[in-house]
Order: sequence, then C-alpha cells, then structure tokens
Amino acid sequence: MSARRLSVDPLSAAGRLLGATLVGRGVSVMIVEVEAYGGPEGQPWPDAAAHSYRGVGGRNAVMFGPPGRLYTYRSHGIHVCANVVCATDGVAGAVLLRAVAIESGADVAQARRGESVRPAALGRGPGNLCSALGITMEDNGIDLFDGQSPIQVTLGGKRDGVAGPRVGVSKAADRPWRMWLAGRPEVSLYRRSPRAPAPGESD
DNA sequence: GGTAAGATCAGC
DNA sequence: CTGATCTTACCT
Repeated sequence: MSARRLSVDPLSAAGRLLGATLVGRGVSVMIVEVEAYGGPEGQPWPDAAAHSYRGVGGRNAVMFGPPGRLYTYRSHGIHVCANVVCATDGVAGAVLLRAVAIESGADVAQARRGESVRPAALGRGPGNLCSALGITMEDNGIDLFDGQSPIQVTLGGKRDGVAGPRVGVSKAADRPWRMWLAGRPEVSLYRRSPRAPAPGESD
C-alpha cells in the first residue's frame, strides 16, 4: 500500500501530491496546487493556521488518523474543501487540495459547475474543486488508496513544484507551505487573507 | 447560552 | 468589497 508514501511531514507530502492523479465520480484530474497544514503544539509541526491546532475536536479527527485518507470540512457554511491526510496515526498533518487540471470527464465537471465556467477554472479553488469532483461531507474519512473508494489517488508525476505563502489563512500567513506547478493556468492567483497581519509581523 | 470568525466564492 | 450561510470554539 502506497499510503505509506504519505507517512511524512506535510510539506514533503505536498510535494508528492503535486502532479498526482485523482479519479472518481466520472472525472479524472491532476493535482496542480496544494497547501500543507500541521498540528498542535507538542507535535512535530505546530501550525496555528491548521484546524488540528487546538487538538482533536468534532470535525478534525481524521487529520489525526492514518495517512492516505480524505479529510473534508465545510468552509463558511457553504463550500466543501478536501485534504489528503499525511504523517502517521496519532500525528496531525494534511495537505489541502487547492486546484486541479481536468484530464478527462470535463463534460461531467462542467455540468456540476455550470456551463458558464471557463475550462481552466473548473477545478480552481478548494471549494470549486470539490464541486467539480462531486466531493461532499459524506466522503470525510474515506481511504483514497482503497480500490473500493469513490475517490482514489495515484501518486507519481511531476516534481517541478514551486513554493510560496499560503492563501486565505490569518495565522502563520508567511509560512511558505503552498506549492504549485509553475505555469499552470488552473493555479489560483495568490492573495493574502484580509485578516492576516502585515507581512513579517509576528502573530 | 451568545457570539464571532473562518484553509471560500461570485457578483457588484 | 460585500453577502451568503452554518459550524465550531471560546467566552460569560
């Protein structure tokens, strides 16, 4: 089982997921943009921006479980976002999927997103990506390496990733834990969270 | 028991 | 820039 290849720190796992293939629900995509997230103080990668920072809670239990599972959460009460869990059982770590390039099933993705959405934007953004792939909160915790799962991942692919600061977070906003494939039109434009302190400020 | 903020997105 | 919409965490 190659979920073992995700038994590493979040940034390394992010690098391994870049260029990987995700298949399920009539669509096949390549991952082109991700963000790494750590865990609480006292664990290997304390990360104030992570959902797991305050310890195991209601929604984030999957983040503390074994690698290779899907961790979904609802954002702003509206969108669903998806992470791939990394590290080891008991240690929190995950990689947020931020953008994908549709390889096949673009018609299915287009139907889910709406006919007016441009092709490069079909899988751009964490919420949009889940919409395009048909991922819902029902999928929280599924094993992406299990052939029975509705969504499955295959590692291996490009390794020419570029790193920069994370998008949307108000804490630890300067940490360069976002990675993407340079030149890909599906990658979202960087914009700092309006709630984040000025660059370089401690928080 | 109340409230504010949030790993977002689309439309002005 | 703002509204939509709801869950969680933290406060009194």
